[in-house]
Amino acid sequence: MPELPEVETIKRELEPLITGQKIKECVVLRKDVIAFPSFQNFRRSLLNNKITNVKRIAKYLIIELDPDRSLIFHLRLSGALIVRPLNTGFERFTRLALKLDKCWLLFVEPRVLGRVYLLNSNDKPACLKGFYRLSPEPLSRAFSKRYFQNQIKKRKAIIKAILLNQDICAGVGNIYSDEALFRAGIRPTRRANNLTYDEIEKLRIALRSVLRDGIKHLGTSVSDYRRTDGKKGNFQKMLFAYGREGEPCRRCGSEIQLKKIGNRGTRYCPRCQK
DNA sequence: ATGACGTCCTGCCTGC
DNA sequence: TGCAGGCAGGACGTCA
Repeated sequence: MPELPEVETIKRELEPLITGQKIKECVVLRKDVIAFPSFQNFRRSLLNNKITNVKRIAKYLIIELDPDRSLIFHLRLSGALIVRPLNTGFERFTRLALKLDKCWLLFVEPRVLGRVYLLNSNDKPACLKGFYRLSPEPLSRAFSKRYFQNQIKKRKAIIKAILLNQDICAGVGNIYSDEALFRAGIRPTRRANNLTYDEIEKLRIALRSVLRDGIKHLGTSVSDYRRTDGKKGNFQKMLFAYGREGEPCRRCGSEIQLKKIGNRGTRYCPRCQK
């Protein structure tokens, strides 16, 4: 599923491919993915807009346009943004297709949970409220030792849930939260306010390193995640916890456990993670 | 304000 | 072989 490293990879690959092109046609194959505005307005506003920039905030991919608008994608579990030559057809599960000057940009989303938003500069739709209260980026300077300790110490929820909270750790999802907890040697069921200051700092460092490694290896392809050319990432080969339930821990050999925590599958090593 | 949990959505996997 | 049922999970809404 596209988390921060996957969306960052898509952003880096997409930017040189589409920047400077105009949107010539907009084909909506599934209206559900258009979250804002209404789908008629969405189409009308997009036509002949020029792509000026591509950026990423947390798990959101943002295509900036001229006139001044933002086309925001959230890929959720299975979304992909695929670039294809003009003379090819749409692939299976294409929900939105944008015809640019030199290529198609396809929003492919098998599970139809992903969403697209087109915002004029004054728009602040309720359906994007999470976007407006995202925490600092975990790889930024603002995600400091002090910031993280303050956030963790005042919470008594389970640490795994805290890592998934976008108001605290923007861009982190199920894969990288499990991997960060493994690297930090912390049991995902621990209560946040019971972590020591040393453990919290260890976790912050682990979170940053695992996200950086994810980006370095072009993301994790465990199910649907694909890059703009349809190819997979490589980080799934380097996972220690996520998706390894029943297999031996790569550090100590104990069997990796799977536990449902807050309605989310969570993997951990019972020996390495205290 | 916080935390716990249900809901959305559909392809795919499992088991009968 | 075919079908039903369960599962996956990010964000949001609801409730205590």
